[in-house]
Amino acid sequence: MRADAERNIATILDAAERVLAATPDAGMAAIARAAGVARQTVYAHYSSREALLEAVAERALAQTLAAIDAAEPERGDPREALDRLIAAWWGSIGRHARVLEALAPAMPAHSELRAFHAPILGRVEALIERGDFARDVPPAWLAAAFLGLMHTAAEEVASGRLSQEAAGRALARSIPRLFADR
Amino acid sequence: MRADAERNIATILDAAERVLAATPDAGMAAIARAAGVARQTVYAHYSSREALLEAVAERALAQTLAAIDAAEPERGDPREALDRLIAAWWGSIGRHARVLEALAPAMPAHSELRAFHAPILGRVEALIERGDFARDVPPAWLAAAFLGLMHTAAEEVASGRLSQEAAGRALARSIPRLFADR
DNA sequence: ACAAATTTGGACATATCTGTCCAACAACGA
DNA sequence: TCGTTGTTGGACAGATATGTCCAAATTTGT
Repeated sequence: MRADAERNIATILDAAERVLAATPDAGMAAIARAAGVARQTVYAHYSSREALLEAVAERALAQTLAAIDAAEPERGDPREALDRLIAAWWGSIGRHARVLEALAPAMPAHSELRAFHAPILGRVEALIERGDFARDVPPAWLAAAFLGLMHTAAEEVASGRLSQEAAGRALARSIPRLFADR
Repeated sequence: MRADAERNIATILDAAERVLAATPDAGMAAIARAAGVARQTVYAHYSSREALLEAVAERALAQTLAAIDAAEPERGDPREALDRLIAAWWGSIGRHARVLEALAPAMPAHSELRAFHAPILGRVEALIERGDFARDVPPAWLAAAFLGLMHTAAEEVASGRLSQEAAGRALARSIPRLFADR
């Protein structure tokens, strides 16, 4: 593979992630334009729109899981680990995870990546079960609520109703409260 | 207006709400099929797809606001009012509110209904400010988080990961906790 | 029962998106 | 430098969605 091609693949995936997060039903032309390459170049690397979506989702999922693991949620006091996870998510994970939320409904039914959230939820759920967080609700619910609040916060920032810092502070206070035992 | 036509309009709006909530980019043909009428009948009442979306959104918004007001969030103890609002939302409001979430990104930029959430958030925010809920985060954030958790719960039920009842219980416990003062 | 309103099926022009082919061109690597 | 690899623009067929027109059939209200 020529260096040229490899560079373009990365550029295309970056552009696709950016464009699709904002407009999930964007076409190949829009993605190619955002990447600064010809539409045919995209087809040269991904034989169909579906294949491109799959690649984007796969990469975003891998990056998200890597960033979660880098926060080491299985180490130390669960409450501190939770704070670490929140900070890491808000700092870097969310950027990759957003396209997954946007792509999930549009993914073809037979894709193995339909279950994006499963591995991500699994990581969060493991932390919840390790700590003694709210036990009068299912851990799976707490994990889903965690993701949901991250998504809500990202939307608030995107729409300008909250600043990046204010949203981070709000999350750092609200999530532990949501997880509180009583 | 003939009784016939009025009936069809209601049928079309119902079908559109149902279909669009599941598939926001569904076409006129799919909506007409779901309503059991010909595609031209839809065009007879709504001159364009955009006009139909507007009508669906407007009706859903009105129904949502009416249901919120029926729960009388401004009456009695704020904590009990919050419980009432949660129950009302989960019981009936969510069904109408879901299409708004789905339609918001697809609405044309110049639509007055782009700001769906504003009046809904306003009602919730008023309750938050009336009660002595968590004051170390902005009331607007709490209101957004309220909506976000409702959305998350609805998704959990839709995907079969949680039963309707379990989700209702989880909400009734988690939201007051999220709103807790300390 | 009858006139008016409404729905229906068919057909049509228009636009957009996908996926493909091809020939010319540019960039890489040895 | 030179052959190979990759990119580009143009063009094309097929599919799909929108919006429109029309004449025939049906339903409604009186």
